[in-house]
Amino acid sequence: MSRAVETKNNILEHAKRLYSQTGYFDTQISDIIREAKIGRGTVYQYFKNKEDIFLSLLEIFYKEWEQESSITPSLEELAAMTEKDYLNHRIQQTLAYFAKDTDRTNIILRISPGLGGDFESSIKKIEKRLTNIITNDLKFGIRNGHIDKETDLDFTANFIAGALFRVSYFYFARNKRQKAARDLDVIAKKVTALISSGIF
Amino acid sequence: MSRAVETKNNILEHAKRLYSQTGYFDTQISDIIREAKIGRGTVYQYFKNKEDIFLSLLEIFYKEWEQESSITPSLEELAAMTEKDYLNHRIQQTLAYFAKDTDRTNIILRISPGLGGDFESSIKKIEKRLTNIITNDLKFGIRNGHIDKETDLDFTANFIAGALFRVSYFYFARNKRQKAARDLDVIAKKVTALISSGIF
Amino acid sequence: MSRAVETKNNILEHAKRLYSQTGYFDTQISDIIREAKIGRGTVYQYFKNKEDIFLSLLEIFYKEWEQESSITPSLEELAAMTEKDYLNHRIQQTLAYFAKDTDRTNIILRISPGLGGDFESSIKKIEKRLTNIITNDLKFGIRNGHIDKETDLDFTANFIAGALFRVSYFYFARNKRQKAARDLDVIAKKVTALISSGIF
Amino acid sequence: MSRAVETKNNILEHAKRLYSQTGYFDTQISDIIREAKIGRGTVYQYFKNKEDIFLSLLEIFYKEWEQESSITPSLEELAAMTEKDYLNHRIQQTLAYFAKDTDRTNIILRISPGLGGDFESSIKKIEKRLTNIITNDLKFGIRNGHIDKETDLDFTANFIAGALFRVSYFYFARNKRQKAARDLDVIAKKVTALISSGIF
DNA sequence: GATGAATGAGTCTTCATTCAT
DNA sequence: CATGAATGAAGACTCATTCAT
Repeated sequence: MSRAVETKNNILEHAKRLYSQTGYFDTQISDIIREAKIGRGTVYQYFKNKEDIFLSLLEIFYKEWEQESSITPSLEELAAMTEKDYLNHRIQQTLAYFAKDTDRTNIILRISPGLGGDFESSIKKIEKRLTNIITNDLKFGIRNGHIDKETDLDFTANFIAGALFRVSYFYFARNKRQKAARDLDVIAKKVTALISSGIF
Repeated sequence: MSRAVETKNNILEHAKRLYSQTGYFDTQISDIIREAKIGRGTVYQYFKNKEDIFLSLLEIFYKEWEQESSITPSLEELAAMTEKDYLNHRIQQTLAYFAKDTDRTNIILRISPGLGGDFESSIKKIEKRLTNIITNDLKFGIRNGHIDKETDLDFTANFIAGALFRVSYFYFARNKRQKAARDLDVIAKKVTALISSGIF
Repeated sequence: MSRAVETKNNILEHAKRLYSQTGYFDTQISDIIREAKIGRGTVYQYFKNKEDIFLSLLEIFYKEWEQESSITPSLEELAAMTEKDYLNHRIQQTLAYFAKDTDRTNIILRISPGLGGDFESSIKKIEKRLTNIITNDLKFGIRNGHIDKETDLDFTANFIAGALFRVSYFYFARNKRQKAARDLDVIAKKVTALISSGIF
Repeated sequence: MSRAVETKNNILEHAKRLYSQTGYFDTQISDIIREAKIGRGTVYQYFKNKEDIFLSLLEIFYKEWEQESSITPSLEELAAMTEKDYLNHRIQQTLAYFAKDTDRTNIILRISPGLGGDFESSIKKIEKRLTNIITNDLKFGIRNGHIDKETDLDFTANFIAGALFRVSYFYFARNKRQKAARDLDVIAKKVTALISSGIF
């Protein structure tokens, strides 16, 4: 890795942690350069401004999602799965993403949503990407006859996304449980169960 | 209403709208006094500082919740309700709160959560108040034998809260549907159904 | 004069002197507020930025020219004047403008011309205003038969303007002669003579 | 030409164009290295700092003047010339210098004069050189009895210089006429005529 | 000789807050 | 009570210069 790439990553890493810990507005460029142990001007060699650092992070988060969720079951595996297994797989995948990086999760689910301005579109892009998957899976379920035809897709997708996001945030970002990774299975099962059959 | 109270309310009203529209940090005192058509110094007659205005709003939102959700069914009515009716009633109450005031909803569900600092505790107070009710209702359901004893209360409460919050935000704050109030019934039923029996 | 107007004028006055003494780029906002004995923020209550202060000055200089050169001879007086007297009057008027305010002259003739950017158009507006007058007077002379019909107006106007500006700059801005006012007459006569009949 | 000299000239060339186009302060080292297609550090192998590049240019301009105006008429030729022919020759020489290099002219006549600081003395050196010639020629004319003994040398030199500079700037730098070179003769004649016999 | 990543002193600009009227 | 002119601490950003490779 070249020196330049190393420096850029170093900035992004520390910025991510700081944005997560103290929010976008309360994080100063001074904090970032102090933590990253670099000069003030160095930041501006790699990023247009403070906002650009944040948007770059969101962009990276988006790409990471594409990568980390790209391993889909083969058609064979798919055929062997029950509807509930499939649901469980999808949920586990999403939870895994949020469980993997505490700061990333905190930024996506807590820090960015209320920022407004130029961040709005970036965070909505991520949110849309995540809810789209749910919508598609619901459609799939409807085609297979496992889900009621009359289901309000938009509504249900948001319902599931909301539940999933809050659970992720509380288990992985807020409490920063070390054992989160281990729990993934258990949590995924609980979510699956609730979504499948409700509380009664 | 005295002149003083009028002025204070005037400030709060415009601050609420502005905070909702452009966020806490991007809303300037200058914006507030321009919109409220008052002098710069006047703000500081009623509020210690910019943060105090925001915290006052959150405090008000908290009290409004107490009031707007205070009408609980009598013991008699309760006895006549099915478990699902009760759930539906609760959900409708919550949705009604979020449906009533777009800006309030936006601030509670979108603007405040990521602010950090002194706002953290205030917004958590509101969030806790809302999830507590769900937890209590779940406990009630368990006692009555309608809900499985082994249910993870904390987890389930967060699951339901997340779903409820996101649905509220999307239907009442984001889309600002005029027909929201009319839809309340329908949406509440959908939420109830999903929570009760899941998607399958 | 209201407090606000007083403060604004105070800023402009000190800015004018500083821009004249050290140039636009070498004059810092810090210099201006130190000299004007005001707070840093005060500058920005009255001017958008550093550039705006400078452009405001140029705007004022332009208006001052309009005023200070507005006293034109009556038709009667005009009729009684020889062509050379008229020329002399015009030149004296221009010299008077440049003699009146050393810093203003320095800014118009020395500081602004090379600034480029947004200043370009402002300074050209002033220059154009000054050369236009010369051009018009030349036309007048041609109509009256005192000046050769074939005279290249554009060229001659620039020739005269250049001579006039440099003489003004050297006598009034550069040397900051106290006796400048007294000399006005003499200098005007010399200029008139040279323009009228040349050096031979 | 050695590699080193080539690189240095390359820098000076692009710097000249950029200084002329956007001024000294608005031209960044970054602009120069981008245009000259060299590395950032290379500049500092040849010049102490940004100021040094500019001063080097002025130094070069001064030397170029010495060279380009060095071809003086022989004593024989001089004897055969009328006073006016001599004047015309001198003016043509000056105009030729300014007509030859648009950017050079712009820097000498427009960019440098207002810079102040360390540039002041350099640009005055050039200006002085140019006005000195005029003064000397005037003295020569007085000695020969063609010019009035009482003529204010300083004043007249500045008058002529101002006229000459502005005309040069407008014909050669501002309008960037392609046909400038061809016009040289005509313009020189016009200047000579005006200086000799005035407008009436 | 050439390079370009790193630097930080220097400036502008913002904006919440104060206070005399 | 209301005002708005004045304030200055705080922070973002620039850009000439350095230096290890």
